[in-house]
Amino acid sequence: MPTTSKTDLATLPSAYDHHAAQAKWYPFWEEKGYFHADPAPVLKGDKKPYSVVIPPPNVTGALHLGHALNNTLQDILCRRKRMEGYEVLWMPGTDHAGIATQAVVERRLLQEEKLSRHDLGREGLIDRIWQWKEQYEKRITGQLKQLGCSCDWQRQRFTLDDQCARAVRETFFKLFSDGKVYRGKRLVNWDTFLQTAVSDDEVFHEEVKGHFWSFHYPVVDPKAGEPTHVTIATTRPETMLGDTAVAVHPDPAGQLDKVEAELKEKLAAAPAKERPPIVAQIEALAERRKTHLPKLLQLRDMAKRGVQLTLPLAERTLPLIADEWAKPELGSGCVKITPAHDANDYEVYQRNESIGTINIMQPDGKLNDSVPEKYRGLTMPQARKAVIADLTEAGFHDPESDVEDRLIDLAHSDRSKTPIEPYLADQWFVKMDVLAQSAMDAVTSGDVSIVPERYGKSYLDWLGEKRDWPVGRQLWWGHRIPVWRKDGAKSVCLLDDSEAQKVEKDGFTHDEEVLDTWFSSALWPFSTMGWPDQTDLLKAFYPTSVLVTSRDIITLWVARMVLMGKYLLDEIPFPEVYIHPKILDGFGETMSKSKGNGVDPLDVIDQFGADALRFGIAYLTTETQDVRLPVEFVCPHCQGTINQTKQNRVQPRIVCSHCDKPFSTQWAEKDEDLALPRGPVTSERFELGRNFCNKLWNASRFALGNLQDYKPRAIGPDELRIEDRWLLSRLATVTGEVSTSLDEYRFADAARALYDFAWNEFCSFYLEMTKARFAQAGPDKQVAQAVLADALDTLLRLLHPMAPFLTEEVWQLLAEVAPLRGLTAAVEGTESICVAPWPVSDAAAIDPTIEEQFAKFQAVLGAVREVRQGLGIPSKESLNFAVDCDEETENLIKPMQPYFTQMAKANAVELGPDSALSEFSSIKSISGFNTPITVHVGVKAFIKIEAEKARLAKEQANLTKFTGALRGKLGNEKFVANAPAEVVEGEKAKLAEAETQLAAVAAALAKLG
RNA sequence: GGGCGCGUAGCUCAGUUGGUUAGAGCGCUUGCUUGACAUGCAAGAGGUCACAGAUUCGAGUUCUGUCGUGCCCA
Repeated sequence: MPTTSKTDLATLPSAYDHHAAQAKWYPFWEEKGYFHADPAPVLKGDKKPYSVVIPPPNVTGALHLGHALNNTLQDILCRRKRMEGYEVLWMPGTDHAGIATQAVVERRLLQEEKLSRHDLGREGLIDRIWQWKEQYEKRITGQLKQLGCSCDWQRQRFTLDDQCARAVRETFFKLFSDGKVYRGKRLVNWDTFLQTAVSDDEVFHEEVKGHFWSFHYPVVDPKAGEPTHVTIATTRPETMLGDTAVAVHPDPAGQLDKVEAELKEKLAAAPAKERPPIVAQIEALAERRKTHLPKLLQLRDMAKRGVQLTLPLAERTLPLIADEWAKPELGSGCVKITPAHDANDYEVYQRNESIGTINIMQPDGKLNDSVPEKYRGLTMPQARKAVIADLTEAGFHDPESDVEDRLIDLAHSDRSKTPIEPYLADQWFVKMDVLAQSAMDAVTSGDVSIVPERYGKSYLDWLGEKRDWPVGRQLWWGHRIPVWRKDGAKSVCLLDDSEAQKVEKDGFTHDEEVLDTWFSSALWPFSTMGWPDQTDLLKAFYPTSVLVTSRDIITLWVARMVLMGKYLLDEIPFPEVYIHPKILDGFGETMSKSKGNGVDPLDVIDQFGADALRFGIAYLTTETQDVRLPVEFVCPHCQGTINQTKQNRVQPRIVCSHCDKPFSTQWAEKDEDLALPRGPVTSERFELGRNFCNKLWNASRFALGNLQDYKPRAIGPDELRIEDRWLLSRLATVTGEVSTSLDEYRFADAARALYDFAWNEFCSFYLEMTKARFAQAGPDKQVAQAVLADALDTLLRLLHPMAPFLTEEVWQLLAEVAPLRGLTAAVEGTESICVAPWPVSDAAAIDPTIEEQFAKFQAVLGAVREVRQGLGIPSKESLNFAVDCDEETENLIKPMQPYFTQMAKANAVELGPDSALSEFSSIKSISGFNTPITVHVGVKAFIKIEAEKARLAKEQANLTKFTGALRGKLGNEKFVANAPAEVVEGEKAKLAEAETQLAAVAAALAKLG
């Protein structure tokens, strides 16, 4: 709370106390209601709206640094816009994440209580998942608050709450009524352990050792001269029981020509050393024409004629068909087709529907009644053994010659870690043709722009396929599909449960399935605002202003929000999508809880502070690169750090390599491990942010101390000294840079501009220089105080979005010593920096001449310091120096004399053309101003002849090389003729400057002998 | 296989439309108990800008190819 009594500045700690600031200011902001958005002023036209919906974190687990980055960036945007006077709505909430959450809870249930979901039943399991959700939602909310996020917590939503459920139901009803929902067959990724379909992004691929078996199917009634059997090969022999065709290419000769032409093209382009293998391939292809082509042509003709093959073991026949999926250049050239259990084969079926599909699997992964009795009830591995044995015995397979080893890329379920079975199932689909097109149009027309632009391509490519969206999931956790079905009757979709009882009396049953999580997420930008009701919130804040997210859900989420917004509200959900980088660990892997490399933002916040984390994140958020963050454990005993490795990141306990004491990690489960203190995981990258915050804290302490007797008064322009004007000029420039950078989502540029300004200009120069002015009361001190108060005020406001707690803490302290500030008119600071006006760059203050002149002063100061350090002259020894320079430079430097004394303990005893010292001096030339400046530093007894000679010789060598290069350039007629005149003139000036310096160095060397 | 990135100092990264002798933080070396700050101050060492070509008076920056690496899609 803002204190009513004045703080004793002497008691302020010498290091920024982030714990205290965070504990104090977040509750204050919430109590004041700064984060609560009010639609009224927007609807009245008094304020412009700015709204953002949070990408809802899923309630499966706690947030990691990736989320911290996502939310920090949103908060920076929101806080900045709030300061600019917009009515800001940042809508928070969480996602129910269907399968992920159900899987986590089920796994836990099995581990801890040895219960399956069937033991609890649908209602029981859902109850348990709600409990889990409550726990994690609370944790996530807490994390976001610790991070300082300025969300409108009074409006927090959950994708499965009543309001979102209503939007989901309304949407499904509309889709159903419009005929955009249908039920169809589709090959899904079946998890036989969880007995549900999983989406493509819940599948991971892993290579496993397997085999490639060949066997043959007899031809039914071959004509004379025709093959009597067809050879096919497969990695999954057991699926032959579900075969419905064998395919041969419709134009094997043409296909071979095509492949050969491609190989030749590749050969022509290949470097010599890569040619032999390509030549070998071409030769093999030629050989294949002789050995295989005649037979393939025969088979192709037989396929056209409608020849049947006998399917061994299954006592049925299947057709030989012509289809391009068969590759004449590979294997036998023929391929078996199992549409119900292979994605490619299913596509063949779609082109040749007459072959039909046969599903041979039950939901539990065992063979069903479509296969001969002896195989029924076998698991896939069991069936594989039996099929091979039986084929061998029947003479269709020779285990000696017809099998080879092969690595197989096998899909696994991310949820159960068991192999996926492709499985043909009835599914609910949403027709995507029109909807996808509308979402594509939104981006191609520019109504929605994606930043950086390149991500627009993956968005358009994906939507361009217009694949229908399978929306059903065989789960219990989610929005239940509002459809009631009855055999032989038309299904009904009900908007209201009151009608359900009626239809159920008529024998209709409620569909068991729930909707894909992304179905509810797609409605998020407006379901959270009360749609389908036309609420004030929706009227004021929809469409939102920007969506901030990471690239992996552009297709799953962003595209679907766009098409749903257009479909339901006839308006895009946001005009801009900003795609930010991802956080990777030191090995370049994305962070995840399951991998063990996830970092809890609270660990970082505890150690370095929320401001440090946020500033560090902004500093790292560049446009093109992901953020690589080497991660380390911090020993709770000795605070030593231990680098995280792929080995130790999954261990429940680690022994500290510094103090040999053990500590526990997030994997600790056994009591003996849990009893140990936990070692947090952080990254030393955030030291940058912490150090910066501390620097700013101390600069503020210094400023506050020197403002104790500050009295606001208007400062005339002629009262400003050169360093005042310089600082105000730089501040105006930086203000402009920060605003522009944030407008363009260049967070790193904004952070770097502020870091450099605050540290290297405000602290290192302005504060150092004003020390002398504060030492003596008078008008000069008053001017310095006014400039200091104004500059600090502006700097705090610029930094507030990135470092909210620190800036608020200082803002409140500044209000105590300088409640009124401003150079021309005294303005009272706002009660919180959250609602202080965002700085506007004062173009009139920008003075490039002052900035360049000041740079000369800095360069001379640097030269003196360099000589002192180079010769090891103790800092308490006072030095004299002279500056040989033109009159303009002389006039500039003259008034800075006190600052040389103060900042380098050196006296400028002579300035201007041909200045030098009578005492023995070391020289240092300064380049870059297109006028020679040479500094002569009197070095008294400290000269080390040999070291000085070496230093000068090195400088001479550099200058000789440089002048040589410049002469060469200027001697090049083409350069002089083609380069712009100002470039040529610049090079000439540089040469003149360097030659003067070279002469000075040579003279100094000669003097040393 | 297709698409999109990335490869710059020991590490993590900046480097606008081609035009100073390529920068920062960390780490390293040297010196500082200097009245805001050792989470600091001053200075220093450290780079064939992955490689090979091309365009240009001029390339870290543009183009082509190669290698390495990562992500997405199939």
